[in-house]
This record gives sequence, C-alpha cells and structure tokens, in this order.
Amino acid sequence: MVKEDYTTEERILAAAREVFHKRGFKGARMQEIADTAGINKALLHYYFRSKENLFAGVFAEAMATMIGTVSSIFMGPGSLEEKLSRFYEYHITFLQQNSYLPWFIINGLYEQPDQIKTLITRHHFHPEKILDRILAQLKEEGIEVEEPLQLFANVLSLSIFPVVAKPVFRHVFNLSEDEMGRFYEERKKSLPLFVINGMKVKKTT
Amino acid sequence: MVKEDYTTEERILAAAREVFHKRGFKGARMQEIADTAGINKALLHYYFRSKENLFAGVFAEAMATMIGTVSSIFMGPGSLEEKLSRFYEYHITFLQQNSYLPWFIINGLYEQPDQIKTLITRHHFHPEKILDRILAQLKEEGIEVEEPLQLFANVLSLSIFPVVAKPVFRHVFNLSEDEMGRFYEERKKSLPLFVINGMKVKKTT
DNA sequence: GTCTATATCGGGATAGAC
DNA sequence: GTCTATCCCGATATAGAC
Repeated sequence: MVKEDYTTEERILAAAREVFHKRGFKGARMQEIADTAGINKALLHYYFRSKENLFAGVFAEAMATMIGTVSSIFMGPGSLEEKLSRFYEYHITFLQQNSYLPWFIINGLYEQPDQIKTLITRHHFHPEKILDRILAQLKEEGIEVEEPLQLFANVLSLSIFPVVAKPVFRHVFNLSEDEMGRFYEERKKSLPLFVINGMKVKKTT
Repeated sequence: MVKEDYTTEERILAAAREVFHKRGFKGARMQEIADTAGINKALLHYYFRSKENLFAGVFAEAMATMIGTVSSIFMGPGSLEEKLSRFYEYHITFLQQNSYLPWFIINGLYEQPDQIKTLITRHHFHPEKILDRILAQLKEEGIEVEEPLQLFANVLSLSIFPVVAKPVFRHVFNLSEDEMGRFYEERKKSLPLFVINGMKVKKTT
C-alpha cells in the first residue's frame, strides 16, 4: 500500500492519511498506522509527538485539497454553465477517488470541533473569499445571484452528499460497485442543467 | 435532561439516544450515558448486556424515524410540487430538531458497516419500495421521472447535506445560530421550486 | 433493581537498549 | 533512527453486597 523508497516521515504521513480517512480520529489506531507504514508505534511518537499532531497534519491537508478542488474550476474562465459542467465532472471524479474525504472533514468537525476550528484559522482557509470572487465574476457576466449562500449549498450538496451517503445508497438500493459508478457518471452529466434550471425561475415573495 | 417519572429502561434508552446521536458509537462513553440517565454504569449492563446492544436499539430507531419522515409526506396526496413543499417544510424542520441524526446514521454505516447492514435487513426497512410507490403515483399524475434514483438523490441531498455540514458552514462563513436558522427557513421556501425547475428541462443525450 | 468495587483489556505514550 | 518492553489511563464489563 505504501511504497518502499520514501523517507520514514513520508511513509508515516501516507499511512496516517489512509487510516484517518478511513476511520476518523477516534476510530483510527496508532497500531494500524504503524502497520500500514511498515514500522512500529514507538517510531510514530518519535516523529510526531501525539495522535493529535499526526491528525492535525492530515486534516489540514484534506481541508486544503477539498477547498482547492472546489475553487479551482470556479476561479477559471467561462460562463456559469460551463463552469458547473467542468466543476461536476472534475469534482465528482475527485470525490469518487477520495470518497472518505468529505466524511472525514465533517466527522472531524463533529469529533474535534475546537481543534479543527483552530486549524482552519491557523492555515488561513478562506472559502468565503473564493465565493465572493466567484460572485463578482458572475456579476460581470450579467448574472446576479440573489442568495449566494443557498446556491453554494445547493451546488455542493448535490455533489458531496451522494458520495458521503454512498454506503447507505449501495445497501438500501442493493447496488453493485459498477452500478454506483454509472450512477455517478450520470450525475456528472445531469447536475449542471439541474442547477442552472433551478436557478432560472425566481420566486416572487 | 431526562424526566424522572419514566421506567429505568426508558430513561436509559433516552439517554443512550442523546449520547449516541451526539458522539457516534466510538465517541459515546457508557459513563456519559449512565450520568445522563441518572444511574450508574453497572445498571446499563444489567439492562443491556453490551454497548453494541444499546447502540443497535438506538440505531434501528433512528433509521426508522428517518425513513418515516422521508416517506410520510410522499405517500400522502397531492401533486409533486405540493409534496415537495410539504416535504421540505416538514423534513428540514425535523432535521433542525435532530441535527445529529443524519450524521449518526452515515457515521454508523462507516463505523459499523456489517452490524448496521444486519440491522437494516432484520428490521425490514425498504425505502426502495417507498420510492417505487411514489413513482407509480407520479406516473398516474402524468409525470414520468426518467431517473428516479437521481431525483431521489437530488431531493435528499438538498435537505440533508446542509444540516450535516452545519458545523462547516457555521465556521467557514462565520454565522450565528440565528443566521443559520434563517438560512434553513429560506431553504424550505426555495428548494421545492429549485427541484421542480431542475427536473423540467431534460437533456437530449 | 441498584449500588460500590474491581477485573480486564485496549490503546496512547514513554524508557531505554542498540 | 529504530527497535522491544513497559507504563498507565480510560473504558467496557463483571462480581457481589444490599
């Protein structure tokens, strides 16, 4: 699972990433991380003083990766529809390859709220600024979004939730891995239009 | 937190529900459940042999509740639009009052997949049959849904995810409890139209 | 049925040899 | 830098008195 020709520290981090993503903070065992890295527990504590330390690194990386994939497409050029197409194509593919990531992040915020909040602040994650820039860009294109936060929530819910809830879907509808794969492929195609159409007609309250 | 005039067993179950919902299986401590119920640890094991037993009851109940709220509205009368309106009004309100529930269910399936699958089977939960009946009903109303599973995923993602990800939203956008409340109120109103419009135009592939 | 006290074990962390 | 052996706490579970 973990390649041979990396430094010990790199192998530990790779192992920690794998185990934490799969099991969350409380579920992860230092023993399993050590085994995955092909070393022993003592060495974990030699490189990283505590489980918290090890987790912090993995979580910050996960957060940065997630924010990166969400923002990268929208910061580029193109109309909203083009961006949504590229976004869902890119983001759902990414999520399929990292299906534990959103669960890991949400779970982290439930399990270790204070620690995580400190991390978010320390690492200067500012997704709200990215949203602002996206909105400004849309405004230039003549698209005025009434409720940015709602749109933001809608766009992300539609891609992230079905990946997080994958075990529920798989089991409840008794789907194979292949069928789940087709399900996600279909979503990449149908979601952009779904969102665009949903936005178009505004309610007069 | 837990009323006085219930039987000990009821008080234990109420306490277990509260603690498991908040902390998940691994995060929950038998001590905390005992304290919440106003008794001691030994008595937990007298009524329920193990932590697993206690969890099983709570999880089955959560599953049933969740499926119940999702299906109840759609099984009733009315057009799809009416149902969506009532559904989101009812479901998001329910989720606000039980914000740990979806996280608890998803988390349970990540933490204890085998145990949970057994539970789902044993308790005869069949949400896919409910979906079938809803689709049949829609067909009678002249509404043909091309991809039922996609629609199902879309409808649920939009209500559940923003509640599960509440801690992320709150922290990232620095929102107060009141602001989150208004955010959810706004969703109840805007989502039905968002979904209806999203469905209307079909892509010609 | 309910309690106090205790057994038992898993898991994070440390000591110390090499 | 890496290992073995061990400490020690926290948590589930049980024994046994009342």
